[in-house]
Amino acid sequence: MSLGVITVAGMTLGAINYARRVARWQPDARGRLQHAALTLYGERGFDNTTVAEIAEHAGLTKRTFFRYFADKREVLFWGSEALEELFVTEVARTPESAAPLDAVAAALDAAATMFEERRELAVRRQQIVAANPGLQERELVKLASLAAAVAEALRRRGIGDPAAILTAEAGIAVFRVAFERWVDPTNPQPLQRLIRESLQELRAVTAA
Amino acid sequence: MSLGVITVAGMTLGAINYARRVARWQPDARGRLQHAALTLYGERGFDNTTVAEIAEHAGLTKRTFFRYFADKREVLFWGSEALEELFVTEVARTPESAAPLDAVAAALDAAATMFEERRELAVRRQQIVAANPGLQERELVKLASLAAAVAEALRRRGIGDPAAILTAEAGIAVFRVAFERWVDPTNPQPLQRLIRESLQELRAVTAA
DNA sequence: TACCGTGATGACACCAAGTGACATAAGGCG
DNA sequence: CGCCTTATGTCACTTGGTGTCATCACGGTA
Repeated sequence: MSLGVITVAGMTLGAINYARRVARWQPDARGRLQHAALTLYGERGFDNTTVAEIAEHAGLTKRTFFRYFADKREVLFWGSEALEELFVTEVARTPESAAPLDAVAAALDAAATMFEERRELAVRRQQIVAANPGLQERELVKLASLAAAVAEALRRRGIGDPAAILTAEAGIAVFRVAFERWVDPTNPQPLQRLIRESLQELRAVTAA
Repeated sequence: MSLGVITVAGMTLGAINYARRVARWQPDARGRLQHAALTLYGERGFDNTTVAEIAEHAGLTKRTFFRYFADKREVLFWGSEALEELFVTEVARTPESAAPLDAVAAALDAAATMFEERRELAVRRQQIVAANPGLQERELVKLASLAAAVAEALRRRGIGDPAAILTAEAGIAVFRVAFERWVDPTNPQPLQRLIRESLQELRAVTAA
């Protein structure tokens, strides 16, 4: 039921900026914090890890942690805006003639390949999130935000308001269902295939 | 985007138990806490209200608050199991011959009348929740839980697994969209009508 | 009547998340 | 050289949340 990998942790985008500078501090503080958090959450669990410990592992202080991440959970979800962007651009890219749900389907396809490239990390994070209700809570927020962004992208295509939200929301539901099956180790199918199956299932179920 | 009234605050179920006893303490501690919380959250906002203050207003202590509610947010959502039950029984009640989405539609109809009877409270709570991201977060959890319960009810009707989840999730999305329009004061239409419209919209959008 | 168990509450200490205010140090730049 | 900027550290503080023990009135029982 939990997604767990909506973000692109470990991309350490910040490092690019630092690269050309002389290292006044150890570079990529954000990435180090993410890495430490992922490790510690995985080892002892989310609840049994304090922010102070994460910061210490990264050679920083608690205060600095909270300068990079709004709270203890956010460190696992940083980067989810990138996924949102992917969805939005992909929806915008599909030809005007395509039906709204088909535009969303195209975005889902694109997202699938993105996740497929990082399966390792995705599964690892999923396990952490699945083990903690608080993290699942945060994940729902991210998915809701994603759905809202997709709805907005559909509106820019001229789709009316109830339709835009419903299409986006249904699309995200399809993604969730497919993702859940994808991370199940007993079910080694490509995400793209699972998404297409789920989408078909949705169409069948809503057919009058 | 936020529901805000998934629960039935103020029902003070506990009072029934106390009624026949001699009042050793003021009766209905839970109800008093809920009332105080709703008032204070409404007056000064969720963040500017401490649990100690709520408890004090109810003539109790912080410690007792946390005996009744798992956390500061939960006080606004206590009773959501009742809604879950309504959905589940309603889905189970519809004739076997009905399509899965129609069973969910029946449940939505039942929920609509339930909310219609408490519009006042519903809107008040919605405003509080809408004003605070943390509360919206919790609401998403409740909706996810609701969707999971509906999916389970559908499975008990013999619906397969991807279909059950997708139907439930789509149904809840319909409910959310309709509810959002219902609490909008510029749009004074009965909830049931809005739900039916949204459902039709969903069908149109997913039609191949 | 004296005693005991029980259940809701209070008192208190404690931990950890999160914030605000200020200090520090090193680099860039005029 | 000195100033400004920027990332970090220090410290104190609030508050959500929990563990533990005390209290106290009732109801039952001997």
